[in-house]
Amino acid sequence: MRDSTVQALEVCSIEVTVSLIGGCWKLTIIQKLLEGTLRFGELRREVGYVTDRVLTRQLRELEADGLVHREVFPQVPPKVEYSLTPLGESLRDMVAMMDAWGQRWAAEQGVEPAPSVLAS
Amino acid sequence: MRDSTVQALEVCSIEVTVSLIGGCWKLTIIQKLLEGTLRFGELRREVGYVTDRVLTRQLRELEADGLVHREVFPQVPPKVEYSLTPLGESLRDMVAMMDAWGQRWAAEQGVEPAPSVLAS
DNA sequence: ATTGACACTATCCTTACGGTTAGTACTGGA
DNA sequence: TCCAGTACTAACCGTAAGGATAGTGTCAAT
Repeated sequence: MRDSTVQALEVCSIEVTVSLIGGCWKLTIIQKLLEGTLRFGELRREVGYVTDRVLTRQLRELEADGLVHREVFPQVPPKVEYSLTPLGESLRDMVAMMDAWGQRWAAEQGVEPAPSVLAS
Repeated sequence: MRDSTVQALEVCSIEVTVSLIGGCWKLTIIQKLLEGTLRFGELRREVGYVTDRVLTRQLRELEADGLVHREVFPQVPPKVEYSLTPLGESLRDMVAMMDAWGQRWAAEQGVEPAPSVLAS
């Protein structure tokens, strides 16, 4: 378990949640996987600006935290599929809520809203 | 607007939400304020381990982002009250959801759960 | 023979963020 | 007289996380 999570456990469950899904790109990754299993390359193209190295790290953390399942197919060229565990799936409502809230915030600030992941 | 929020706006609304509430202590602060207006010192004692300087910064960011209202009473010794704006209030359901999810995660990991903020 | 796809890994750099310590101005109470 | 409480601010530090760049091994296609 990562240090930040251990610390969060001493404060409150909310901080635990933030420590697990608060990392850059993590919720975007989860949102993409909510639509179905994806290979590494597909995920990278879907997410956008992320680099290989960062995407790999975030996926490994999500895997270690039990949110993402990683399946390696022993073939050449390599094939690796990523999907959500039930725990990851259980974030569906929260993802939707955060998406909606982010849009509301942008609206109240009079800012051009970010593209909604759910509309895509 | 902070850089991280600007960047997030180019990606998706979910990242916007994370950039606004993902900071350390921020959701804990919001949770305390969901129960009512608090003075600076009360908030510091409620939150726990946070230092003055960090708490001040988080509050200022929350204020700049339109989630928290700061009211200064021109008196000596100084008195400053913090409360949630309607936008901040609108996080109530999300806070509850994240609290519940954090507990569920701890349960599935077989970890001693963090104290629930909602039980207090 | 070279290139590209695939899913990474290694190395390094930079910055932002959280954190520590100390200090401010004023007052009321011991 | 001294100290504590109030709500901060200033200056500084250390680390962790994100990001950039380059390299790995195998195979298919050009």
